[in-house]
Amino acid sequence: MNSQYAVAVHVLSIVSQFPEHSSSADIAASVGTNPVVIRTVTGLLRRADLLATQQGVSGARLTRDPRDITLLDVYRAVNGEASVFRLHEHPHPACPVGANIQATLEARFGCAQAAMEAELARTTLADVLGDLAARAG
Amino acid sequence: MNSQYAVAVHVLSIVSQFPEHSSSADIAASVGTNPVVIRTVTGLLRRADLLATQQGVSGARLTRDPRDITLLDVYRAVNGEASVFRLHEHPHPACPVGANIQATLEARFGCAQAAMEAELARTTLADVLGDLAARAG
DNA sequence: CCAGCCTGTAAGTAGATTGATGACATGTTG
DNA sequence: CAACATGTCATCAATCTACTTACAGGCTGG
Repeated sequence: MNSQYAVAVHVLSIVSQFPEHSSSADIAASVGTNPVVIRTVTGLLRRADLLATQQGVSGARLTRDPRDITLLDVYRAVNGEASVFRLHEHPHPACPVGANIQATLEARFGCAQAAMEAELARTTLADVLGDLAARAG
Repeated sequence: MNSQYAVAVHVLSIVSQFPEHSSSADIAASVGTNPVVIRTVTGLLRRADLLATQQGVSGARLTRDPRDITLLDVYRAVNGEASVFRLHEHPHPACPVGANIQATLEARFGCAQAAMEAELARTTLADVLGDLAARAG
């Protein structure tokens, strides 16, 4: 997995907490990367309807209340339906194990991923903002 | 993530079901890869005490009953304590968000991964063998 | 006992992926 | 219209993945 997911949560936190400092350059400074990287991530978040931006206009704004944005929403925006597990690609079709291992693993790994996603769905951006505030003390 | 985890489950399935055909060459044929790849995986599984091999002697054998090997055991053997999520590396320490985002994400992502691992711990190699048998009809 | 086969492991290779960056079209605003 | 912002494409170096060759070390049957 790439770090776009972590960056996406960071971006949404900034947009929510400091909307006046939410240009791609400002966010890039906080994330520690290049503004183009931020604009790529905001593009993903925009297509998922989590934030709105306007070409030519500095900054971004959330399209919903932070309590209504779950970490699963953000995860889907960045990673889509891709699995965190990877299967091997050429099992032998004439072997009883090789012929059925992929379907079996897909099902079992799918359950594990579903459990992970359920936990992500239980957490909102508001929870993350609360964590940040608590740590900032 | 690499596909070693899927390969590892495949290897354990073969060793359990066809111990007489569990040389690295035999398993490689079923997995569809090179014998060296298999020996690398068996090395990880051996260090985790999930199977035993002997240099110079063909084949491998499980060290426990398949009912006592969970998919989490296999996961740990291959991936250790590594997280499936990746953090960005240089958040700005002077920004209230940047200074605390990593610790926050580490905690929240840790919960999600724990949920996934709990699901993996609920499934055993015996369950996988049952799936394979059911699919093989 | 030794030829043949096996495992363990290091090193190297081609291809894919990641993250950063430059370039530029396009839109906004004072 | 000049200055500045976003959206997007192309490129580059570093890293990762999977495969492969090579070889050291250990068993086993004849």
